[in-house]
Amino acid sequence: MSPSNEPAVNSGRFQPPDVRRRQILTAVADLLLETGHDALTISRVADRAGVAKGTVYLYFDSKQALISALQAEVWDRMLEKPASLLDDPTVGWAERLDTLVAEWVHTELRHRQLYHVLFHELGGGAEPLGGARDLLLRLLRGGTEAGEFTVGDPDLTVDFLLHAYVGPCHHAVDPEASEERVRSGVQALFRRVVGAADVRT
Amino acid sequence: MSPSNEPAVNSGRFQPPDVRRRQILTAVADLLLETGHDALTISRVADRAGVAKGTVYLYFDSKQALISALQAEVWDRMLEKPASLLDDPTVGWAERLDTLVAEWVHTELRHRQLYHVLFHELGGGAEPLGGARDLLLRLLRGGTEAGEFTVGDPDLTVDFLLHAYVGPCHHAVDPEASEERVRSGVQALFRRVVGAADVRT
Amino acid sequence: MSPSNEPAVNSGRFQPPDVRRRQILTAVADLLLETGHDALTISRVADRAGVAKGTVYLYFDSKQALISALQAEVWDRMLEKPASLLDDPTVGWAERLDTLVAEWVHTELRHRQLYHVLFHELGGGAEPLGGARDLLLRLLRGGTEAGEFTVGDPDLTVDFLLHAYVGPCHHAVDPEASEERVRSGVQALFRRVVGAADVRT
Amino acid sequence: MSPSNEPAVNSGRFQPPDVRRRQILTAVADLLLETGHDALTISRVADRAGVAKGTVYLYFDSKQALISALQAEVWDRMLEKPASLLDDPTVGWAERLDTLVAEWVHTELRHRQLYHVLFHELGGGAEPLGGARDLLLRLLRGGTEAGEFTVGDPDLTVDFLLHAYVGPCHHAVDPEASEERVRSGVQALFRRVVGAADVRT
DNA sequence: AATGAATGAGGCTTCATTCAT
DNA sequence: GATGAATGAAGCCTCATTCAT
Repeated sequence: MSPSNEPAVNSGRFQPPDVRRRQILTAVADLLLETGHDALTISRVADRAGVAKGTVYLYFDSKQALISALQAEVWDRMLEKPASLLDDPTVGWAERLDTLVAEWVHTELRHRQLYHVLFHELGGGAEPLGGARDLLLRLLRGGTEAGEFTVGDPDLTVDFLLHAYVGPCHHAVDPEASEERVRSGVQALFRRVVGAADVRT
Repeated sequence: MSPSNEPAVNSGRFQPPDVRRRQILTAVADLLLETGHDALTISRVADRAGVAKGTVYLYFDSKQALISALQAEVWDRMLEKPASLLDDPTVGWAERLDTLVAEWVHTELRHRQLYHVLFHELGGGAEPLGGARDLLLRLLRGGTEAGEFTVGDPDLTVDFLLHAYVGPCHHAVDPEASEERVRSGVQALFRRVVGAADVRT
Repeated sequence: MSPSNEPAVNSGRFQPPDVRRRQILTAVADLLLETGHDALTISRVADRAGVAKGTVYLYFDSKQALISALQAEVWDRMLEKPASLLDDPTVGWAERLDTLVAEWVHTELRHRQLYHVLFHELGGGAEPLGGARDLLLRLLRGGTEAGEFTVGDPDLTVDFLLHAYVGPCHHAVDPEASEERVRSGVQALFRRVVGAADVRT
Repeated sequence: MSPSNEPAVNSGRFQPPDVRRRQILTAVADLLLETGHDALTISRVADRAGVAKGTVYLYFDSKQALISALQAEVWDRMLEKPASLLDDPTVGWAERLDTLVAEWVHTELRHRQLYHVLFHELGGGAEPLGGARDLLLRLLRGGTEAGEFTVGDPDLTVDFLLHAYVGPCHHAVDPEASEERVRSGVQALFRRVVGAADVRT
């Protein structure tokens, strides 16, 4: 009797709660990308999501809660894959670092505008960033203990790298075309920073 | 009885134009640091500067003009010293790079919150940032031609470094105490990135 | 006990859209009459209409849109009846002119202050006035072709008459008492201007 | 020692009071013509007059006083010449009416924008208009007593004519080119209204 | 659960007027 | 007499949030 496993109709008046949540969060992301955070209003979010203004407040307590929810979700997505690769013993530490870089560059190039808005223009990005920091820190420590890296001050180096890779990503004009060049370039620089053998040696 | 040749009292009703300008810009900087850019209103700027709201508009055409003026001033300060050192032939390229890093780290540590707000949260930072970019690019090219650096992709490397040094600065808890450590740490990483001999070799 | 099928109380919190629109437009008209257009502020309009300031903007995009809406409505009312009489072949051209005058004088006497403010003090009255101009022009041409009028320069005469009838209307002290006198007086003068036989011949 | 009978330097820092007054009133008139009354600010008046804002308040108590002064002056100019011609017994009443019309049309065509702004957009025009009203009323009465005019209701007719002649003036596109046509046209219509023999008979 | 009309605090900006110099 | 920096009330408009339906 329940139609729950049929493909959901795209814009029905009644939707399961998680579908509504997703519609609204997607609308926020779209609008941030298209018009920036100054133009982000609940009214426009509601329009874009195809719901009434009041409905937004059924799912999120306030505008800030809405933004925070999106930030959390985006960071989850960003950490998911690299975390799983970190402890794979079949590849060297430098290769794991390369993988992390590749993943981050890829994500950043695809979503840089959104990330920029979410974590630079809007506040509160410190906490989710912690996840990425831990990941990279464990990688540097592991590589150092294994003798593959030479890292003097891991904490400082993590902070350095965490900011560094964003630069070339944002400066790229055409994300599609530049990914290969940016990825390999940043990988090489990361290797230099951690004192690993260059990939092309 | 007449105090006419004493330095003017700090908060007289009439002030020379440049003093007023400074009062207002200082108020903006203070408020940005204390409450962030969302809470920056002309009303609060005026209160903090000790003038009426209308007075702000005697010195700046709009809120945006006010912010832009502060951005410009801050960047001027940031580029002043490094630019003068760039072309000094008596020191090696790596030392020049060290000097640039020292200067930037110093400035960033002292004003990092303000800079973050001004150039990341607020828009329009692209242009003044260009000055720093040019400076670093010339340095990388010079060092490479002189055979001191090995830089594969100067453009990408510049973007990388331009973002990188900010990380350790922002992460430092106590700016005063950490400057020495952050400076030398970042200098070492910059040297690695450009392929220069390590400072401690 | 339930009053649900009685006509809604006049000042409920929720009103059908057209009722709200009317409340607001009425408030504008009242205020223009009472205090002139310099004193017309959105704040006062809202107070008078019994709504919040923001509510005004739910129905009109801007202050100018509010004024334009009132202008349009008033002109519609003013052109409605005369237009229908213009092409009635059962009456002579002079009688049609008389009817037009009677209608305009009537409207002007009843709303003269409002019209004055709307179309003289406030700008933008040129377009709606065009409707009245066309009407009168067609009448003059028709009467001339029929040999009832002698009009040398129809364009100029239309402009002349369009302004002329307003004078006696505005000068009347008591609109109620003077309508008969003003109407017949202006009718006679219009006839003279178009070279028609006097009504009392 | 006094340079008072030398031609005044155009923009000296010190000026005789009446010269300053004139500079300021001229500035008001210019600005009303160029930018309309919404854009009329004391600041711009002062700039245009070449004086400081405070100086305007040495000559006029308030912005309203400034406008009223200009209104009074303009009407004085408009009544000056016709008044002198009114009682000339060597010409017929219809000719005197023609003269009045010629004068008014001329003035209106040359200054219509200013007059429109001064007496229609801005309030308070009722009183100065009284002078023109008296003039025309005496003319109608004189002509009627002399048997040249047939005017049923002089008061009403005056109000009618006083508004009427403005219409063709404002509608004229090019004041220079149209004056002849507007003047003779309005003269003919005025004659019709007062029941005088047509000028071309 | 969903709506959207209504609210009202608060933002930016303008400008008539004052007053110390 | 002249100045113009300073004031602050007031205007227009936006938008996060509420609540009766």
